Amino acid sequence: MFKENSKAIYLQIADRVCDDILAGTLQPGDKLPSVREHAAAVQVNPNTMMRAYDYLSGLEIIFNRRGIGYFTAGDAVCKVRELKMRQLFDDEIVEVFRQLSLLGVTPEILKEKYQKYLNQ
Amino acid sequence: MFKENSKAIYLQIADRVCDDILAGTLQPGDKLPSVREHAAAVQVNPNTMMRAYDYLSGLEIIFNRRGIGYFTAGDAVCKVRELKMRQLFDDEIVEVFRQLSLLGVTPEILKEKYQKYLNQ
Amino acid sequence: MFKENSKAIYLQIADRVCDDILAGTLQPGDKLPSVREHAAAVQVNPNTMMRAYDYLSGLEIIFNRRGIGYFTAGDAVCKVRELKMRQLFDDEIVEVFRQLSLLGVTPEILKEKYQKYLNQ
Amino acid sequence: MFKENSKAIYLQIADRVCDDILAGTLQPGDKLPSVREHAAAVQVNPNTMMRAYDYLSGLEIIFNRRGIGYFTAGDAVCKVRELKMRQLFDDEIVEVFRQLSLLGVTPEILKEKYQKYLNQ
DNA sequence: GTGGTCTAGACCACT
DNA sequence: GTGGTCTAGACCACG
Repeated sequence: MFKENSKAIYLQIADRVCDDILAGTLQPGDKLPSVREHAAAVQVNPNTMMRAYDYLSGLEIIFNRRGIGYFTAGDAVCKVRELKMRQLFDDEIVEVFRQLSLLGVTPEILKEKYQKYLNQ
Repeated sequence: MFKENSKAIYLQIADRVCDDILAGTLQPGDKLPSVREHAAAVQVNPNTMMRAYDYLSGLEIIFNRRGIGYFTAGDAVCKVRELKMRQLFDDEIVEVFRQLSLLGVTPEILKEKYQKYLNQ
Repeated sequence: MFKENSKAIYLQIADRVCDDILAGTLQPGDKLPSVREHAAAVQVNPNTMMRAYDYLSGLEIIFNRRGIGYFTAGDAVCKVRELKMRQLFDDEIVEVFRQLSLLGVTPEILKEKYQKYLNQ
Repeated sequence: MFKENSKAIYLQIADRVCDDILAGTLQPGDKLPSVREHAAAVQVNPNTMMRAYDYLSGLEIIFNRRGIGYFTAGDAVCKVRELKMRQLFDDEIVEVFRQLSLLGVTPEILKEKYQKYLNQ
């Protein structure tokens, strides 16, 4: 279910939740699956799932109602976009650009590659 | 000198050496700075530098002559290009494309961003 | 209506009832709203309201007449004052004083802050 | 060593570290005891200590150097003051003021109580 | 040696 | 039922 050697599992889970929020599968105000339920569903330890939820609520993307569960925040889409944008353009993509330029890839080629990706 | 929170330091160092090879700063056959010297220069633990050299040796981008030092391999440029290309287009860039698409970034915008990067 | 992240909701409710008793809104002998009614009014689970009443009964600040409802005790004002005084000066305020002193807040400033609070 | 029934242990530990920073016992740039060492010293599970450190580094009061340890941030004093001030005056002290006013405590009395606390 | 992640299982308070 | 905390012990990557 999860890549073993890359990012931490709890971060992969958090990423997925974010993706669901961006995709609209998870609307603002929606209740997330309970920690235990979700943990069982993706076959991880409840502690690990808890950590993912904890991480997201630290970012104010989801919030908690005592004894009831976790819910996605009203401005979750905003928060997620902002966060991802920052991650992408401040960190990851710069590194990718650097390598592309060293390899002599032109903007035109990159555009085509991305175009092709979108079409599949 | 190095980002503490992203990739492992020894990998960041290895990346730079590769960059120097691609850029021609480091020609095939050139001797690399000694582990200790290089470690001191970029202020990391000699063990860490050793690990970077070790990693590059494993990829046969550099090689070791006992008691003399490390040298860049004859086909280093080739090896590095091949390696980077594989890394980029098989792994990293796919993930980047996925996220860009979720965020609604168009090929046109991506091209511009890359263009801008190249110009600075 | 209630802060989700600080004290337990049932304790927050209990606190308010006490406040009403001190303020005279709730006179000794008065009947409290029924659990269900009160729960609906402040939008909490009836179980939670029950727990608040239960907690106050345990402190003998209110009492229960089976089948009729909950009533504020004759010496409720006394009990509440005593309880709050003990809580405040034995526990909470000492901790607050400790932190204030670490932050370098002077008695004069504290007095002013409290003065300002009273005036609003 | 720690109060069982009040705040979570990891938060109590975090609070202490903050106190040490305010008191100057822990200077900006100082290395904190290693997770394991500190955990053993105060007799908690290393995971619990880890959580305390994690919490503090989330607040950017301490930071981590890979493979070396945790260090107090350069502006830690600032951060801590700001944080504590917010906690105190936005949350805790308002509640205390509310109760004091209900009990009829005057600013003068409060000032004296605090004065007395400082003198001991 | 350092931190970081994960599992397993227990216990608690709250709704 | 919900989340939250804690312990114990294991394993890994990094310096």
